[in-house]
Amino acid sequence: MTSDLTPVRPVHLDRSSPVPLYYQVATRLQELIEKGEIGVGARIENEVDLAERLGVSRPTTRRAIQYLVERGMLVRKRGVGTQVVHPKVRRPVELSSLYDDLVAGDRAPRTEVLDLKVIPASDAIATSLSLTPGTEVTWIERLRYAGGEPLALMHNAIPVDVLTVTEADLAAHGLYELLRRAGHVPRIATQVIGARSASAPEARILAEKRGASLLTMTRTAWDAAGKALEYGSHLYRASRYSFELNLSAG
Amino acid sequence: MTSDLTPVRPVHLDRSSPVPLYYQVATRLQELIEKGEIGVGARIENEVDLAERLGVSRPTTRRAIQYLVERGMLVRKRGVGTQVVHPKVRRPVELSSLYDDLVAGDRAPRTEVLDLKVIPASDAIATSLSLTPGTEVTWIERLRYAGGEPLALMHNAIPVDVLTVTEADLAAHGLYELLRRAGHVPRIATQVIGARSASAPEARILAEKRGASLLTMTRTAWDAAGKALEYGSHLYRASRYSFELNLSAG
DNA sequence: GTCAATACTTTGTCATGACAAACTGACTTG
DNA sequence: CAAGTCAGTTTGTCATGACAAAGTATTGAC
Repeated sequence: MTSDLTPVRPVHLDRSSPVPLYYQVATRLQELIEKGEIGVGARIENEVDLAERLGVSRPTTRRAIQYLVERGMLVRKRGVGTQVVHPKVRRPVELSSLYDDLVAGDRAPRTEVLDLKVIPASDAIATSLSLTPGTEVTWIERLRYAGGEPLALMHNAIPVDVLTVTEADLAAHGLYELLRRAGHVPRIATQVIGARSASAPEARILAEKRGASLLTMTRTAWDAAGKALEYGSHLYRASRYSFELNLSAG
Repeated sequence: MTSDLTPVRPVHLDRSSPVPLYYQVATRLQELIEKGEIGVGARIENEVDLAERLGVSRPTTRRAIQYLVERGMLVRKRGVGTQVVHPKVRRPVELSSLYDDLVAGDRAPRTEVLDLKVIPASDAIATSLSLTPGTEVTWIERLRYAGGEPLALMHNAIPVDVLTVTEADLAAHGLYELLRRAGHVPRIATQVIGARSASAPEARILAEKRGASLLTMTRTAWDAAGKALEYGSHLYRASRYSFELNLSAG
């Protein structure tokens, strides 16, 4: 009866696939929205009809829609319907590493390992990682290039029982990729982002003038079981880098 | 049979309340976890038993638990159970204003309104707010103090149909509080955080030396319906302020 | 004793059915 | 004509039932 109601046409759901039905539906909807086949502001079919046409139950349809609502792509109003709002915003905040970001952005990352050793954790690091002071951690110092220019000076401490790495590993992969490969998936992190002026040696390494503004970021990451995986203290050239965040609030 | 299984004892659910049952259950669980009555690492009762004891259905119990999982307080593993992980981390990222943060932190905020006028939106601002260039916006320039010292120089542009404010309003309240009071609830925002050196006038206003490092933050915020509410471009004294973020990833 | 197969526990997914609450729009009434 | 009422639409909440998948513990064979 309403005219701006956009029916979601061809759907191929694979019931034998290990991918959950609700996720298949959500993915399909997301594609349609991103391709613009369902324009911003348009209402989508109501749950009940959509479920019937797709041949799935209403809870399954609801779950798919809910998934996209949480990502900020859809908005629902009781008695009104479900509308497309924001095709771009996907996830609230990415828990990814600089390396992944650069690869995704075609910025030709390169990593130079300046230092790699096992040391007893200092009090500050032990506190950040919830370890007893003196526990052995791997200390990593890296210089990250993008497009041939230095971009960031990165320091990390990782408990030895979490990960053992070689220089070659670090040169070829991002730290988070190595963590994930070792079976440690970061799930929760606390970050502090600040700024300060570069000291003389920092400026030299990063090819900046002394006193240039640097972005600082310290982060501690935990896995799903609450085990601390990584402490990082990084310096970025503010002239070349900034943090982008997408927030969404319930 | 397992020993670290913590039964959730006294529960009073109000079925006549307008507050959903799943939310009542979630709130109750959250209290127990925050009070430490269910310690970190402890397993909670399995869904089926918990549901039966509470006198609610399994989906309702699941939804309550899911709610806490998304907030990073619980972790579930199929075949294993549900564990408490991180009582502190609550919400992934807060969509709040600096003023709210300062009030919450007892830092005695004060706001000085430097400029307040209605102007046609520049191209850049119009783009950020998804307006047609030339649409009238309220332009606000504020200096925020904390503990008697200048902390941030804030510039905002707000579509005139969203909010009309007086100097007195701005001096006494945070911008987000005023927005919410006017019925505009920010739900989605994109932020860019960077750094640069202070120009001479900026340094003078913020009581810093020329060339001092400043944190920059630009943000655009939208409401649930996708209407742009606010564009902000802010400067923070890096020596006094940093951004804290809690991330969680699925 | 060690390793593999089996049983058990627990969460994950999905269906069906029902009623409540919020919003819209048309209709009725003063 | 204006305002309130009422029906229709759509999402929100909740229950019950069933099976699948993953992880753990036990058992049995060699």
